[in-house]
Amino acid sequence: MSIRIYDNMSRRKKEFVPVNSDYVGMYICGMTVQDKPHIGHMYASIAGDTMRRYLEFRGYGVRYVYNFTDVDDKIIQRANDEGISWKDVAQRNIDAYFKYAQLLGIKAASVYPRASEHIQEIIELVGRIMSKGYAYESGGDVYFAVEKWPSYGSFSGRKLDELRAGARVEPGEKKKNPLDFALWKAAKEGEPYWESPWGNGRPGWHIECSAMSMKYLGESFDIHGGGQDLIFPHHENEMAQSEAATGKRFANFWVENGLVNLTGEKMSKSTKHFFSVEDICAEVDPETLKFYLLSSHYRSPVEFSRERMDKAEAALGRLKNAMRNAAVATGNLDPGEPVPPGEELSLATAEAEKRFVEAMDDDFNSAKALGHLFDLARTINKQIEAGIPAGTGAAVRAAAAKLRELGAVLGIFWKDEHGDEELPDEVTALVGQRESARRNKEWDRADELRLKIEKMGFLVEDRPKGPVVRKKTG
RNA sequence: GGCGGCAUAGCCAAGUGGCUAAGGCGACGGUCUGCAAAACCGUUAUUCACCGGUUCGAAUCCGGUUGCCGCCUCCA
Repeated sequence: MSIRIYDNMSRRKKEFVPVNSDYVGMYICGMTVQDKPHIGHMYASIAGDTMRRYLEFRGYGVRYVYNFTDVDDKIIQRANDEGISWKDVAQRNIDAYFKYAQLLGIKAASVYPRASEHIQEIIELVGRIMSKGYAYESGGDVYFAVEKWPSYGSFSGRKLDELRAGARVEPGEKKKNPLDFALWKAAKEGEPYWESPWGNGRPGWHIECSAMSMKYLGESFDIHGGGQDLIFPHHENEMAQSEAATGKRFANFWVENGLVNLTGEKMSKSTKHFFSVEDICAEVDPETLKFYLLSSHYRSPVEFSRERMDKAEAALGRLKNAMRNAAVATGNLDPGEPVPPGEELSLATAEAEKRFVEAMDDDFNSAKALGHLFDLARTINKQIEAGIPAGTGAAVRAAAAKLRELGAVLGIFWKDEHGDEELPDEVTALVGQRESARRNKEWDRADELRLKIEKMGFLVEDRPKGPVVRKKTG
């Protein structure tokens, strides 16, 4: 059984065979840190993180690179507007990214390279492209000569003459062809710059990704991701300049994810039509947001709305309840009890895992994989409902552990809920009072106490074997 | 205008040639419960935007129509 991944270059699913036998190289185009991260940025990170986790689950060692583009017109603009340095603008937004990446349970990347810290690599790469005749210097700028690269446009499905028709020509351009793009830009007054063979200047937009991915992953690597809005021009240019420099296939799989929409339209920084993750995480449990994003395929566009978050929360709650139910039901069983071979629930668990793997092997179909986790949850609940016949307790526990494990592969359940959230003493006391009230059939008092506990943020469920208290979410 | 994608139940969402069209949310009925909650059982798409075509057979392939979205300019 092999993993198949859709490659946007060849526009079909291909069997995944790593380029390098030592590791799988993944590069996700990260943020240009001109502003706070929005859900779209985090979605790309989540999509990449899910692929990475799954590949690791399947036994691959993954070298995972997520970059920050911290040298850019808009960052400089922002810094000038605020009267602070571009570095401070960048750092502030990078810090915010890390904060929310952690909140969303995204695993740390192997490396987080920044453009500004790879100027030497960039200069060398630009020189290499020039020496092969694919780029030229013009008044301190260096441009990639699009016409010299025959396959230019094939990735994004564009033809040169069609592009030219709509090309914008700005005054003062030093390009030979309006479609040529800058690898290196001469410094303007008041901008940060670095010394280079072409005078003082700074990198163009796309070149940093080529330089940094090659440095950390080699000239050919496995998986390159990012949002679909990067297909043109960013990835088209990145691929052209990289392959022009090395003469080798750059990335083996291009896995651009669908975009996050808001009220039917794409979120965009330029139109201010977006939600920052900061705003969302203030209202929505990050795990719910993540579950929601995982419940559709990564290549499909997703719609963000508060209503959808509420539904996602209910759905996620079902999986969590199954694990909680299992923990409560098997809490006083001997932990060392073996699972008898051929026991029914064990077989169902193995079947669920098998299907989960099949779904994820097929281009990381997390939506389908989640469906199998719901099936497993139902099976667990059924067994508990049946009273856990002799010899099945260990199987129930193992099934719940498997549910948690597979969820964690998708990137949910990263917070360990085993110990069932420690309850404040006050809550424990109130639950005790309520139990005695119930024993005395003082229902009004019991309901009053339940309401009081709820106001403290906890829900009480009266189960046959006693009350179960859990934290309210949302 | 050019290129690309999508259209599956009240809502979300899998499924890309052939077993009963996954799963979730919601709704309704039942079991359990002091009432709830959780959970379980049952019901909820004779049909996959529309019209043609290919095929023994299509939600799945082909052509057309309509609608929505993205890219073509900085964007995850």
